[in-house]
Amino acid sequence: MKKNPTGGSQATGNITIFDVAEEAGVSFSTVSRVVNNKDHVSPEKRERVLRAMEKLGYVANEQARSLAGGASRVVGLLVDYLSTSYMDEFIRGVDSILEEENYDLVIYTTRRRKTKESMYVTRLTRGLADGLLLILPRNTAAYLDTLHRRQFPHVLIDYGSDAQSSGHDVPSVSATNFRGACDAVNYLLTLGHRRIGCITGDMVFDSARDRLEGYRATLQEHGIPFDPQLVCEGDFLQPSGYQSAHQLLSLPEPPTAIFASNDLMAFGAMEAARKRGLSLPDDLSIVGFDDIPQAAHMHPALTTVRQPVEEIGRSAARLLLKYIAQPTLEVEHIELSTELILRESCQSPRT
Amino acid sequence: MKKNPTGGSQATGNITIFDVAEEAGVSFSTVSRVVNNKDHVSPEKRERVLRAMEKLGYVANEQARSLAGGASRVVGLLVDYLSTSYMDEFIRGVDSILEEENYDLVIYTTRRRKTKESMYVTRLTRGLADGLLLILPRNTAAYLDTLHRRQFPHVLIDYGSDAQSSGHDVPSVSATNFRGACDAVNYLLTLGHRRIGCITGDMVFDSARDRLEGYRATLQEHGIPFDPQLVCEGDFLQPSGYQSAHQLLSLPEPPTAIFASNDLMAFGAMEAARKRGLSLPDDLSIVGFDDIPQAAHMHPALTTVRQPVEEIGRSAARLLLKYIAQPTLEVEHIELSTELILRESCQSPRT
DNA sequence: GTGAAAGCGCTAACAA
DNA sequence: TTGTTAGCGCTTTCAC
Repeated sequence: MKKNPTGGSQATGNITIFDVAEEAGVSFSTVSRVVNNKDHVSPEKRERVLRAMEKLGYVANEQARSLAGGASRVVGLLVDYLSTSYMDEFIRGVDSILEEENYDLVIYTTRRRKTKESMYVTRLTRGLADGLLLILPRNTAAYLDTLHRRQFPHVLIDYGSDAQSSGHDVPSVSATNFRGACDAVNYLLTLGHRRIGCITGDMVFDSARDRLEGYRATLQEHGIPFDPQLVCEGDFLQPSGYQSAHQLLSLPEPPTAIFASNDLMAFGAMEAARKRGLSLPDDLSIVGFDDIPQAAHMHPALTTVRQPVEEIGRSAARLLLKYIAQPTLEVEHIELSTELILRESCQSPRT
Repeated sequence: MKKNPTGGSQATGNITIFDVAEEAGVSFSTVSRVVNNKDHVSPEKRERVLRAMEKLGYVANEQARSLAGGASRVVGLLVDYLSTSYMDEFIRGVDSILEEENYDLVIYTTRRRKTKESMYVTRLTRGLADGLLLILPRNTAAYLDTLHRRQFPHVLIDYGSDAQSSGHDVPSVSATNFRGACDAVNYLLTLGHRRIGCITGDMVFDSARDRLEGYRATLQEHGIPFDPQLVCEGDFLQPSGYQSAHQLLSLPEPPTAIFASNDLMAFGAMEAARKRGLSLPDDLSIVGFDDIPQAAHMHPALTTVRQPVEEIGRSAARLLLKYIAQPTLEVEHIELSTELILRESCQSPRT
């Protein structure tokens, strides 16, 4: 029953606190205290332990640590798939906060096991991570419940109006998708456009729904009747923007402007317009959403609604850390402001 | 000293093998056997255990599992930062193989702790993962040694000629960067270009060095003297392509074609050319490297050297799995062929 | 075929 | 301030 009777290194070749303890001539608990920066260690012994750690090249085994009840100081990020700029920027934001607090980020891509997400979450909550960031989640019903029952700290990103439908309120942070869409459409309206097409994102996402709602609401507000023909459902990827734009431009009475639910689809729309011999922005105005780096480099440069993605990452990380420190904190929803970035892809319609 | 005297669930609220054992009326060892699909369990008991697991919703604690000596069935991916398409495509490849073999992928971004990479690696090797994929690694000297000493399975990606400099031979997979660059420059030469500029990547990467070498070697082979003025060092990002192109085009005798070490920089070069009032490809031919999705959507569509990124991911994963199964296997280097994709951004020079 | 015992490396009471 | 004692949940001998 005595653990590590001979000193752990014998067994596996790994340096353990026992090895350090022996080297420093103290008990392993003292080493543990030093490693965890706890009080009640004399400066002299602390120094000796530190020196021994250095000499032996000791590195803590995080598995054992968290098994034993200590925190793992790891935050999990569950993401469907690592699309391009959005994720990179988001992760940069998360990272910056975690680094300050000395946490690590472990990213899990769930692209594949759509159906097993729930089991996945359970596994993560059983030791690996102290908290979970869920970005653009899909079949949430099952695992949201697990998370809730376990009181496991978690924050959803870009999960808006739907959050309540799971039965309990869930912490979340997102951009003002509705407001952003309103701004975009309003701008087009101001320019004089009256027939405005809309290419939506994949409607399983709240962000897609909210943006469509913003489009619809703004038209209504200005007394423009809603025309379902003017709305095409895309999936946030460039090809769907291309196809949708073709469809819209083939209408007997085509739109003079298009609001795309994200920049990628806006690029697709630009491509389609050009293919049809239209010149931009003279023949067609286009507004995107996101403001990915490419947007500024297009010709014409894309007018778009900027999401503060990095800040979303920072906020989400901060919020999660708060819950990790105090799991019973009340549920909070954070909405960060979007901003309309005016560039060159819009213009008043030809008369 | 008796572990879990009351059954684990009492303590933490988690379902353990003890709970399952109690429910099924067997010993916890039997449960362990069933969980790990081992022999020496009667069909009848196996059935009972399975049923109990189902009923209780048992999920294994991976931490404990790997602590106790079992494999973690996790592969770590150490990446500097999650750039855009390259990483996404690469990860897709890795994922597809790992899924087949029932492994999980944990991604660690090291963007921040450049200097602490070594410590990072050590931590990962201490339990979290069974093997490590290192992509575009930088200050490898320190941790490559650790990996080697521990006989910890690992594979480097996009790590070419330099691999030997660390003292020991390291398993790696990469694209034929040298050959790819040769193809690109050869094509330009065939078109009739004689003054060809080169925008290199960040020279800490072997891929950047190899591509430059390909450029240089091909010119030499065709008896064209190497002109250092024609080479600008970039960093694989779009702005550096923009600036480098400006620099090249400001030369008293500017190039008629540019070979950019990746597509992003090629985009920057296109932007710069347009800014200077040049028309593409009439006034300037441009070749990229990578063939990221955007490349086909540019105007003009970018001629570029395609890297089989997803296949690189698959190969790397396969190789790593081989080493995990048999750590003493001899070191292998895999090189996957690039392919020149002809599109619209090149043309014979004006006479 | 099955169960009991030991221990992976660590944290967290509890004594001293 | 320090060391001792229990486990965290699991895999693995080793008996029976």
